[in-house]
Parts: sequence; C-alpha cells; structure tokens
Amino acid sequence: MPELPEVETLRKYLEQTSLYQKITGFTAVDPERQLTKPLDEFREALLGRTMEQTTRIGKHLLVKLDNGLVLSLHFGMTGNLHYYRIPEDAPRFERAVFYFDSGFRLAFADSRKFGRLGLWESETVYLKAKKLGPDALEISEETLKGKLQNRNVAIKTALLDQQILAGIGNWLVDEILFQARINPEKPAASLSEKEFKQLHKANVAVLRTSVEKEAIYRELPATYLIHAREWDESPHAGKDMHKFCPRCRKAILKTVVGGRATYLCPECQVL
DNA sequence: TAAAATGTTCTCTT
DNA sequence: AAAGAGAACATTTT
Repeated sequence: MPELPEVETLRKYLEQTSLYQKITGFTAVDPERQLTKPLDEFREALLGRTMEQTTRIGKHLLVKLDNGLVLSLHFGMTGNLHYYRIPEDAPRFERAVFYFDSGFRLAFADSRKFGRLGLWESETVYLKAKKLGPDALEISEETLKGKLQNRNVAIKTALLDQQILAGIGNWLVDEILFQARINPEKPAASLSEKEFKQLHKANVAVLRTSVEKEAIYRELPATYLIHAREWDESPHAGKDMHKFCPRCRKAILKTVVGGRATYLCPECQVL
C-alpha cells in the first residue's frame, strides 16, 4: 500500500471524510505496539476534539487537532484507512478506530502490524524526531544532488533513505531509476551531472503521475516498468507481455539491491 | 509450503 | 559522529 502516492491518497480520503467531527471514542487493539504514548493519553488528547487539517510529508500523514496537537499516522507496509458507519462494514484487520459523534468511524486497518499512530506537540517536533528529509515531491534538483553526491551506497539504497528525501518506496524507486535510465547499483556519488538531472526529472514525473492515478498502479502508462512486477495483471498488458522492457523489449531482470527485490532493464540501465 | 512482501529501526562494525 | 551492512519485527499471500 503505502508509498508517497498511497499516503497522499489516504490524506485526501481522511480529509474528505473525517474533518470537523467531534471524536467521541478511540480504541487500539494493541496500544503498546501501535501507539507512541499510552492509550489514556491518546484518549485524553482526542476525546471531544475535532480533526482540522491534514499534511503529508513523505509517507507520513499528519492530522492537526483543534487543540493544536498533531496526530501522526504511518502505514507501515499494509496500513489503510476505512470510513464507515455500521459495524458490519468494519475492515478486515482493523487495528484502531476513531469514533465520531456523527455515528461514523474511521478505522486504521493493518494486516502486518507495522503501522504506527503518534501524538506530538507540533509538526516540527515530529519531523525532527523522525529525521525526515524533504518531501520527494518538493525537493529541488540542487538539494537532491547535494545530498547524494557524497554517498557511496547504491543509488537505489540512497533514494530509499527517508533522511535524504521522504516518500519513495521500493516500487517507485525502481520506476524512477528505470525512467532515468540509471542502474540501481550505481554508487550515488558517481552519478554524472546529466544523470542527476534525469533522476530529478523522473522522480517528479513518476510521483506526480502516480498521485494523479491515486496510486492505482495498473493505470500507470504502458511505458512504465512497474507492470513487470509479478503482482500486476493489468488486462491491457496481456499477462506476460510486460515482463519485457517497454522501451527496448529486452527481458526485465529481477535482482536484489540493498536487500530489496529490484526490477530493471539490463539494456537501458547499464552500470 | 516455503518464500516473499509496499517499511522502519536497531545493532554492530568500520 | 556517521555511514553502511544486515537482521529483526508480524503476518498474509502466493
């Protein structure tokens, strides 16, 4: 689920469903693991309050309450939101629930339990605590280059480092590098001037397009590498069709970089 | 059925 | 201090 485009989609979802309603209850299945503070503190801060405003930084969703406190939601690998009214509509793997005076509820569902909810004095405090770099949709080419040119790790690993820039995950990083025609294993510091430029351009293009499509990846352009990932069964692709490079038709290679599954075109992304 | 999975964080070493 | 490597976390899905 949650790389930058998914979280941006969830942000809009929360904004369209849950703002300006009084919170009348809050539950968490496993407070110790899921919450940054004890459940009583969450309830004390939340009950009687309303959600007023949302922000997203990288893969983090922040919700400002009418008492000035900031609620943080991080979705881990499988986190999701679901707004509903009747209990039968509760999502599978519901892990935490906000109850509103309207009778509706906002559920935080999360099968793999890596998601976290936090409560903070301000957005600034949160960003500092998480040491997040600039949002991947906001970062300038100069800043990106400045942060990458002294790193010796593989460019893929660097782009996944949320302290360098926040929001890119393991699916989109492969897409960005494919579009920029850069091999994922190339040391970040060894990128040429031209490659930094291509990288920044691809980053913006891929993220913007994915946000536009509301993170429904099967709707991304046919020129995208992402359709080669095994899970994709886009009908227009015709099953195995996209196991080949949409640009040069060479077979897409699956490897491991920085411990993560990595897809690339060996022809278009030479080391 | 064993393996792999969108993410972060901690430990250990350099 | 800081970078990098690798394991750990928990569970579902294929």
